[in-house]
Amino acid sequence: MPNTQNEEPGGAELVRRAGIALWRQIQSHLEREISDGTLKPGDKLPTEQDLARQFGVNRHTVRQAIGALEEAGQIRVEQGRGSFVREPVIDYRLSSRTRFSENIGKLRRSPGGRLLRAERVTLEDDIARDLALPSGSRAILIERLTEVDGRVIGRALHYFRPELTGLIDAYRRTGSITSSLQEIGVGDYRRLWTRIQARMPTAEDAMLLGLPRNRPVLLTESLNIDSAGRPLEYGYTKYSSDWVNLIVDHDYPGLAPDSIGSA
Amino acid sequence: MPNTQNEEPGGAELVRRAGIALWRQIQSHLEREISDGTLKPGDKLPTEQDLARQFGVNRHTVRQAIGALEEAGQIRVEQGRGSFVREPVIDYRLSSRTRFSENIGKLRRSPGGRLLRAERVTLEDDIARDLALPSGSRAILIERLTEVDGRVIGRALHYFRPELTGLIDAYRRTGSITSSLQEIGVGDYRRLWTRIQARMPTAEDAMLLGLPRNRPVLLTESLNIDSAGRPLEYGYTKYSSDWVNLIVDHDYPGLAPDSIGSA
DNA sequence: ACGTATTTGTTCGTATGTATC
DNA sequence: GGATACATACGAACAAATACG
Repeated sequence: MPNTQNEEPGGAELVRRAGIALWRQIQSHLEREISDGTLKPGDKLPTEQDLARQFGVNRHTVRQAIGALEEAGQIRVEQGRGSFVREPVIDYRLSSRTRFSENIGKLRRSPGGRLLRAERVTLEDDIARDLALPSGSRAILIERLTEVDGRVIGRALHYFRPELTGLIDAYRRTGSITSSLQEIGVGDYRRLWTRIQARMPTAEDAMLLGLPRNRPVLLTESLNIDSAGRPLEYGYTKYSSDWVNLIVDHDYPGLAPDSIGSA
Repeated sequence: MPNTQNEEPGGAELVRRAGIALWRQIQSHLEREISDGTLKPGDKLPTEQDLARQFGVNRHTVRQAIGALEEAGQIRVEQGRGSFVREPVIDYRLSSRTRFSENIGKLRRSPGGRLLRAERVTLEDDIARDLALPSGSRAILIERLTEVDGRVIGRALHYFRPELTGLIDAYRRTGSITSSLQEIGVGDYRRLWTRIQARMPTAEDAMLLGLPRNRPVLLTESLNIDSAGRPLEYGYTKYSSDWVNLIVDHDYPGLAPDSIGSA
């Protein structure tokens, strides 16, 4: 029986009974549309039903292709809304020199942040321990949203040693943690360690980050110390997994630090 | 079984109209039971209904406490099963000297792995690029589950340069990647970078990792290079977020701060 | 606050071609 | 050849999240 189906508008022909599975052909087709700019970052793909109609296949077949594209990180699928071409993600580099917001600047994007809270709080025990403070100590808490290009990508809680008076005022004035620390005499510091987990967002996280509730967040905890090696800040940040990759460039403690180029 | 308690057996009294919210008191009570060993790692907490009865409060109040404990990482909640005290997680350290399985050994646990696949495959373009191979190249793929104490904590795909003949045979014999590389003459290598994302598991991931479908995984991509600086292996690993924390101990590059990029 | 339409997610079932033992 | 497993493809129905009036 001749398969008499009408041609699709875009000219997307599938070859049946070739060596290549239909869903792979659909995947390749969409990949090409993404790479050649027919579908631009942020664009919504046609609905699964539309694609199924367009290619003359079952929705399951389309879903297989969609799933492969999502797994490959090329698109992002949101239940009830649709599938979207993924925007370039922020590569957030972690190193001993990681600064609070300046990291983003190198990527020639506009960093920013919205202050949610700035107050003194009583520490939980494990945070106090990390900061080398006695149990029940108080500390300065700054909570803020990290934004890039106007999009919220993270929610950060910064716990500072309580003796850093003036920090809150300076932060309200400058909007930058690094500058504020400089103002009150902490010119240098470095990050000692970072711990990374994957979590589901709380309802509050999802709201603040503008995130569907079924998408995970990257949770980082970190400790910054001052030039004397004294704990300065404990940080607790949740990054939207849609917009942020964490990158570790491993320093080479061995011989030649340059290395890479060879034949 | 009598089960005739109006008062709770442990003597857990809530103080109403004190300054402290009821759910915080419940949270503290459970925290104490966890820290003093009444509830041990892996233990199942009483059902929310039981707790509500025990404390004489509404189930919503209990849920607030449960939520806070989960947020703090002390318990793990599984829909339809119950809440459990979290077991100690694996701290997986990332550094230039990170080895394929030996990382775990330091924690005095029994590492292990189950081989899923070992074969030659055609590379996708971006992986080929990372390995500095031409598009469409083939490579050696080893896929395995990483186990600690008999529990699967991760699913890893290792893509090796195609000229490493004998690697698969050596791996089947030794069950260790580091040993296998040594056998075929690759004595030294180091990790150049690691990229970290949070993802939801595919159905296959969830099955292999023994993970509820609604818990995220940590996805790491990494590149290992040999002593000559040539790309050796590209790794793609998904870790169960229930059992693994990634830790970065930031090396201190001493003075010369950003010296890496000197060409 | 509620119902409706849209869209993705899940589960059941059926059938077929291919590779393997 | 036969038995079996597996990936592919199609169909129907319902569940769940979202958007909108």
